[in-house]
Amino acid sequence: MAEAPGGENLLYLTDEQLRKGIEAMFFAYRGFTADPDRILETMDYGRAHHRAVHFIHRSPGTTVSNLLAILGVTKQSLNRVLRTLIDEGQVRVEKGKVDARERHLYLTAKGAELERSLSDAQRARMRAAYRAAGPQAVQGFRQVLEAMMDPEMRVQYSRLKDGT
Amino acid sequence: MAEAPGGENLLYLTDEQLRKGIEAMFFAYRGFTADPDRILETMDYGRAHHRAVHFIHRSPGTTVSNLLAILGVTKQSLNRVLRTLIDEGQVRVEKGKVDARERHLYLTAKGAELERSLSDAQRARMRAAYRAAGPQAVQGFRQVLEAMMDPEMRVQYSRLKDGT
DNA sequence: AATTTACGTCAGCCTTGTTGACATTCCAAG
DNA sequence: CTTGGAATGTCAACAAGGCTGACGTAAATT
Repeated sequence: MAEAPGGENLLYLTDEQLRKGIEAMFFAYRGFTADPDRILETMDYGRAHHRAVHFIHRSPGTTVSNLLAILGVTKQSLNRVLRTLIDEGQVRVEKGKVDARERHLYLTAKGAELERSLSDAQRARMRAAYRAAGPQAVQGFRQVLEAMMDPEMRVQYSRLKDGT
Repeated sequence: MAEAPGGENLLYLTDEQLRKGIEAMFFAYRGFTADPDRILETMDYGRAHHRAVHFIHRSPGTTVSNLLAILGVTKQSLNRVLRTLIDEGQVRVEKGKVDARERHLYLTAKGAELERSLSDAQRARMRAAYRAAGPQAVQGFRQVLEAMMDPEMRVQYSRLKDGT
C-alpha cells in the first residue's frame, strides 16, 4: 500500500497496461453477455429485451421515460422491444394514478421467470469470476468500473445501487 | 487477507453484490466505448471498424482468419468492414509469401493515425479510471475480467497479452 | 385556453450481425 | 499430377436494433 513518499509507482498507467485493460474489457464483455444471449436466442429475444427486463425487474413500476434515461436509447427503439414484451405477456403496463400520462412497467409472473433464467445464467458466470478472483479483487473491479462510467451513468448506477 | 479458518467471508458473493457487478459492467462498457464512438461517427466508421483497426495495430501482419477468430464474427461481416478500410487507405493488404492464400493486414500511415486518435481517446478514460482507483484496484479489475472470459477468449487475450 | 409533457406510432434509413452459395487460389497429400 | 481441403473474396438476402423526423393523443400545467 505504502509507496515511496512523493512518488507513487505509476507503472500501472503505461500505455501497455492500459491496452491490456482495454482488451480485457472487450473480451470480458463478450463472456458477460454470452450466457444470456444463448437463452434469448432460443426464444427470439435479443439483448435489448434482456436490458428492458432487467431494469423493470430492478425497479418495478418504473416509467417509460425512466427506462429511456437508463438505457440511453430512443423511445422508438425501446417501444419496439417493449411492445413485443407486452404482447407476449412478459411485461404488464399500468396507467399512472397520480399522473395518468405515465405508464408504469411491471414484470408478469412469466416475465419474472424469464428474468430469473437470464440473471441466473449471468450471475453464475459473475459468481465464478468473483470467487476465482477473491473479495479484494472484486472491490477493485467495482472501483475501476465505476470510475470508467460517464458521470450521468454513475448517477443512474448509484441510484440503483442504493435502492432509491 | 486472512479469514476465519474453514470459513471465508462470502458476503461478496450474494445475489445483490453480483447484480451490482452486472450493472457496473453494463454502465462502464457504455463509458468505455463512448469516446471512440464519438470520433468514429464523424468519419462514418463504426465500432466494427474500430475493432478491426485495433487488432491489426496490435498484431501487424495478422491474417483474415486470425482476425475472424479474435473478433468472433463471420467472414462476410468482417469483409465488409475490411473492404471499406482498405478502399479508404487505412489498411494495407499483403499476399502471404510463405502461404500465398493468406492475406496479411497492416495499417497504413493514415490507418495508424486513425488508430492513435481512437486509442488515445479510449486510453485517456481508462487512465483516468485507473488513476482514480489505484494500482491495487486495477489488479483486481484485471483479475475479475480475465476470470469472466470464455476460455477460448482467454487464450486469445493471453496470446496478445504476452505478445506472441 | 394554450402549452408542455409522456407516450405511441408510422415511415425510412444505417450498421452490423447472420446464412447460403459460389469462385478462386493455393498448399499438401496421395 | 491430380485432388481435396484451406483461406479468402464476394453476391444476395435477411434480421436485430440503433437512429431521425413527423404526427397524434391524452393529460397535466400554466
